[in-house]
Amino acid sequence: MSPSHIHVPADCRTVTEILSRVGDKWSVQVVVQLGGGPKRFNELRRIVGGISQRMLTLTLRGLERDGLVTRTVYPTIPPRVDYQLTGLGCSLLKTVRGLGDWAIANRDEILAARRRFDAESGDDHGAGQKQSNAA
Amino acid sequence: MSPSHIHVPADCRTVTEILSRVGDKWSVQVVVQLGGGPKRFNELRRIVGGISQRMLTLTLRGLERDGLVTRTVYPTIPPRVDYQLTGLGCSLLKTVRGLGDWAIANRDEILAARRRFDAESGDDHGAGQKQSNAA
DNA sequence: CCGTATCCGGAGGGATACTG
DNA sequence: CAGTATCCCTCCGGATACGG
Repeated sequence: MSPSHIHVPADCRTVTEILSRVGDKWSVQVVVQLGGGPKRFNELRRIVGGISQRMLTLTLRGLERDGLVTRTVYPTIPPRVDYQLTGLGCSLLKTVRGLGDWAIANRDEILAARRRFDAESGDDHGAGQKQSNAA
Repeated sequence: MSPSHIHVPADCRTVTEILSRVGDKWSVQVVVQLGGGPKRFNELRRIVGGISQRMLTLTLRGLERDGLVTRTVYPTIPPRVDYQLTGLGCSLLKTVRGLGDWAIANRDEILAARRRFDAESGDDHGAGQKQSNAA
């Protein structure tokens, strides 16, 4: 699979690979919420907030595919479906919390740097930079 | 700012925020490479491989804006520009390595789950699922 | 209640050409 | 060498409507 056995510090390609998995708009939020125990579809939908049913379905399917969550169907009427983190999903959650801690710890510093940068950009060197990137 | 003061375990919004910063296609790769010491523009371009100069510029600008890398210009001819991780960038790199370690440790398990899922999808329940999500 | 199918706008990102 | 500007196309993701 690899064209050559390149071997950078933390095996860059693998990191990028998992980041593509988890770096989308909703996966992490869903995993975090599932960290509080199994949830039903619409329950999850309400808690996450702002996600469309389409995106929730796709996100859950992706997580299920990668063995991070399980999907349990109860063939009742009305139907009931539970989603739950697997062991793999739990371990991912822990790792993601590490990133979360970093984010919380350094959030202010990042925001400050951002303001500084934006201030200089729209300043005196004539190149009217318009970066109003409100994350 | 927030419509309501929701407050999930690891402050979900902040995690998502930083993930939007780092979860794009190239940021992590650039940060990892910069972890090996300061690099020049085209040097970085070669090492990363597959990135366009447009994207490298945008990625570096973004990282610079957030205070993760510094940009040093030497007004020589031909011009020379060095990019280097800041302290903040280094600490991010460490955190990302945590995720990287997880990715490496669980890569096989994920790939296995993926194959299993794909096998069942194109199989016997008739609903031709076509999710070839190749990261 | 739990999805799937379709439509569609907009952001992401590659290729290329030009500048200092 | 180190960028910037433009074009263009793909895919993400929201809205809506329908099926089991």
